[in-house]
Amino acid sequence: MKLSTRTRDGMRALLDIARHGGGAPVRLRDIASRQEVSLSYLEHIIGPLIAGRILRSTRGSGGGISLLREPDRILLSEIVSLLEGPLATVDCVLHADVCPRSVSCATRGLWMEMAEAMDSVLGSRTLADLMKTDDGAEAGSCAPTALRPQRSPVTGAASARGNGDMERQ
Amino acid sequence: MKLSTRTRDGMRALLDIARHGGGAPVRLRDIASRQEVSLSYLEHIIGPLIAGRILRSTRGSGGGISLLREPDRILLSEIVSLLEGPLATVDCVLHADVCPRSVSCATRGLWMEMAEAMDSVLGSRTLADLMKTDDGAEAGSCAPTALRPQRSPVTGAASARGNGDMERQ
DNA sequence: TTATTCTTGACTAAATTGGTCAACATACTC
DNA sequence: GAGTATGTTGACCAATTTAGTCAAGAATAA
Repeated sequence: MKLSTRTRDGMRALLDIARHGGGAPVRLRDIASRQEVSLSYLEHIIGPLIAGRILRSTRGSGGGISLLREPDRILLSEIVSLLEGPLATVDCVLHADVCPRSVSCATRGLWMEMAEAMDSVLGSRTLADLMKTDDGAEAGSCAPTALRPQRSPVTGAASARGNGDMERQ
Repeated sequence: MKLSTRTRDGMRALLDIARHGGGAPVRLRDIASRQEVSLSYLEHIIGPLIAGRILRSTRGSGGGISLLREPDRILLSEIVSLLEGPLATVDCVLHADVCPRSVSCATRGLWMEMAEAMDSVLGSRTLADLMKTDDGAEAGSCAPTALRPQRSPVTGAASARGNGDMERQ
């Protein structure tokens, strides 16, 4: 149940662009170096975001990558969707026909709710929201300062019970 | 972002046991056949659930598997935790030290909230709840009847408004 | 024209997942 | 006890997915 590293790194890359852009294109090389990923790897992360019309690229000298929309118009769910694909945790959520049980299966309803819960978090936040909680520390600089303010209007909830999911692995 | 098939199949197996048990042990062979998974595969799914004290096994003739607690005492979050491991979608959620940015990283807060959102769904429901929405159809029997109660529409999309709002952890 | 930058696709290594098989342990029945 | 019915465990493997590199190319600016 891990997100791919592309999603993880891609989200940071977007945050990087939003913070360093200010209108002007940001060079992939610079993002890569700040976020400590290889350039060729970053290229593959950026690709889908351009195709998904979240980013725009400019080639040639002075070129780079910039946001195609204001950060407060970019939903985090869009980003994850482009980098990770649908949040469906099992196939039958999206394609009921992969399993003859789909119509009546109680677990399917559960998995759908899980997907909705995740989407509810991601769909109610924009890149701008994320920027607010970002204190701007660069990779490796590890400022031991600000712990995030508590957000969570949507999820307000956590488990009804402190369960032990720290076990295993 | 898929759950493992073990989690998916394990959840169904538990539902199967809850429905067919009635106190008496249910044979793995029967569960396997009803749920259309191989016996040897099912054994590996059941293992962690026994270790996690959700199930109890009885060997020998007349033996099988039974629930160690009443279904309404079995949280779905326990089940997923045993079969899938922690819901953390990226490593740093559980182990801040894998990344020097952890303390200040805005994305980490986001991933934590996603995990909480999932846990909120799973932690507020028991196996008994799941049984209620299960119309009892066997594998393959695909009864085109009962659509589960409410439970919003398809696909992981939309639903800006949350779900199981529970108290905080 | 040249340097700079993004773009794309082929490719590979490693990790993970899904699943089988076989040996074993335990319990019941006669 | 013997024999059979059940669950338990670990070794193992094939397939897939993921993470990441490399190299050729295309667009732009100076």
